[in-house]
Amino acid sequence: MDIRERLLGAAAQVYAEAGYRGATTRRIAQQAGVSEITLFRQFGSKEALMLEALTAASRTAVLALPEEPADPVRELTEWSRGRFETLFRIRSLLRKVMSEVEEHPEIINCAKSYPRHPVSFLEQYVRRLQARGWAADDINPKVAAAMLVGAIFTEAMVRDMIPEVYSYGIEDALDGYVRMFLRAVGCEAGSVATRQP
Amino acid sequence: MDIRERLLGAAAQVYAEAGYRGATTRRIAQQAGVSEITLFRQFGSKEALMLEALTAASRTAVLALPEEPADPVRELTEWSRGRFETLFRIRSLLRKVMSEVEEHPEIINCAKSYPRHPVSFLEQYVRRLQARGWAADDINPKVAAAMLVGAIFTEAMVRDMIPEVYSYGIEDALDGYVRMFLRAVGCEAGSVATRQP
DNA sequence: GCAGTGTGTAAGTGGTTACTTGCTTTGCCA
DNA sequence: TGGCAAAGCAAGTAACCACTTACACACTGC
Repeated sequence: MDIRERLLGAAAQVYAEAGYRGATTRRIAQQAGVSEITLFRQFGSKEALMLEALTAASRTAVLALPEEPADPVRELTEWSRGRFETLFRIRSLLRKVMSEVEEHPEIINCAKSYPRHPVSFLEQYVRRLQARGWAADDINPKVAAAMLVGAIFTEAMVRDMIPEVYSYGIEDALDGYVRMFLRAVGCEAGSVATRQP
Repeated sequence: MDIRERLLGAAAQVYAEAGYRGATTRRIAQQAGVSEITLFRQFGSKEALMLEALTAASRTAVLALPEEPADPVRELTEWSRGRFETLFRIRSLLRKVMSEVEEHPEIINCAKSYPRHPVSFLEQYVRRLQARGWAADDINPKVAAAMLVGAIFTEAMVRDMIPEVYSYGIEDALDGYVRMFLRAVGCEAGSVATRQP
């Protein structure tokens, strides 16, 4: 593999483990299997390396929701699982970024590389449900979307830190969240085509 | 004020701003207005100081929910607001703790000083709603509680970091979350005493 | 007055950090 | 086979880290 890419991957991994201050150039070079001097010759400084590494690491595609809702339970369950898995996979890196944004505001621009936030995908989906009468009109789509996405986000961030609170499995959680979400927006099972009994 | 307490407060504040590695003994002593030597004479080491400071800083009381539900909308709205305000006030410190638990697992014991987790308070409340027929029985109280608390947690952690996503006000958000939560668990306005129209 | 306690300043310990300089080795392509 | 860019090694820079030693000063109770 290319040495530049090895360094970028190593930088993202070490950063996820130890944060900016803990991600020493020595440790990154060791992780990449190259000498520390090569790191500086390639990127000039630790800051330049980290910015490029974080930009690359946070370039994750957001799963889309269907333009034409057909089976909300299935569609939302799959989307929620994808959302959780994405967040859970990069949870260490995300936790570090969140804790260091105040000190290094520039790193949020790396993490914000995606053009649209997941919440807005779900918000549009709720609007489409409302448009065809599958969801109540007195529901604020922004707030509804933020509630489901927020619950999933917390699962991904906190689940492995205080397991005694999250005694149920993640599948049960996602299933429960989606069903509660649909009830909350007024999309009852039976009122639309669904696999629910 | 006592010098020990000044140092504990300064340590918690600097830690919230800069994390463990960034909270240098020099910076803590400067913040407390004492000399660095006094810090070491009082606490022996940086680690001992930080552990004591974090234990003290995370000793926050959890608002209780009433034993006898009477007005779920009002009770849950007040509880949610209290939960949000508590989390929002210590959000910087919480973000640092979350990002450093993997490296310093002992600090989670400080943060876990409260005997019961907020989720379990809400879980018991849902059980009481179910017991008196105000909530559906096919709802898992644990999952339902985790959804509302998770949504509030995300608001407190992320709201000030990506404001363009959270365009609505926090009061609208909490109000929407509570109303959606009650609809999801099957506690409709009108079925119980409530101020909802 | 005086011992004891707690604080301050000055200076310095060894270790680690990001980053540099000078020189040698490796590998690839013509 | 020769040239050359890219890697490595050894050594060192100044700054910063947690932490220590030595000593002076202020306050307290007796």
